[in-house]
Amino acid sequence: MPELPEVESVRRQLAPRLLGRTIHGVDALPQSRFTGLDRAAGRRLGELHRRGKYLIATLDEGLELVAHLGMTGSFRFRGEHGWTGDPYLRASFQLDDATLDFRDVRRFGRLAIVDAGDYREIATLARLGPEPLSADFDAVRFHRALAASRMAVKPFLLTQRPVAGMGNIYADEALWRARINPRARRVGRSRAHDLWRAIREVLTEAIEREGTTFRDYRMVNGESGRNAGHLVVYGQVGRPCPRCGTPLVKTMLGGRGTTFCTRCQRR
DNA sequence: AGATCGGCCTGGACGC
DNA sequence: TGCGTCCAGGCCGATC
Repeated sequence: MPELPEVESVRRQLAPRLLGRTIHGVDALPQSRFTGLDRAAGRRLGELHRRGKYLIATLDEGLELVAHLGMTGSFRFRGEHGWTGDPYLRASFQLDDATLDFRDVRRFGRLAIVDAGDYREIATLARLGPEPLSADFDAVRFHRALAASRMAVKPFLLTQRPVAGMGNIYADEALWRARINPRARRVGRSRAHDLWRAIREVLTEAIEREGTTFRDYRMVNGESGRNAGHLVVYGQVGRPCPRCGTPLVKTMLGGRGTTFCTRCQRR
């Protein structure tokens, strides 16, 4: 599922293909998660940035194209790397030298043209926490954020407020690495610092492997990420914990499947 | 205001 | 075989 490392991998391949191109037109299925796309025609693309799991392309005339891949969204260039289109094609951008297709099986993806920096219609982006791999992500402030919340730590991470870009996979991986129970509502300073470090490590390693592919996630060149074989807890229920050998268990937490070690990650 | 929960969406795995 | 049920899960809006 596209979380921060997957979105970053997409950004790196997409950015040089968008820079300086003009969007001559957009064909999009009518769906509520696509907004303002008619404003894209004639706009020239600048740099492509990432905030958490959001891709943000600068456009001229003070506009931005915001894209979220949701669960199954992917960008591909028509006719490249064997991609010709399929029933899950939801939107297409005509550029100077190529057609950029947005494919999305489950339709959780989102595309929007907004006034630059005005994210009021994208609530999660408007309230997004600091970038985990930037200096803005500060261990002391992270601990304060955890202490101020009454939520269990894992669902709180998934709100994107204490830190940007965590999804179900890397939240489970980081909590295991920091030995924190996903249901913990109180996380001490030392453990919060461990989690701060674990988040940065887990995401950095996954970016180096260009993300985790189970089925749908693909980079712009159609290739899979190489991180799936390195996951320690996610999808590993029943396997022995690599640290202590206790079989990993899976429970529901905040409506999400959650895998952890009952011994290493005691409450 | 913060926390919680169901809905969105589809394909695939699984059980009978 | 075929049908029904459940699960995957990021985000959003309604509700507590």
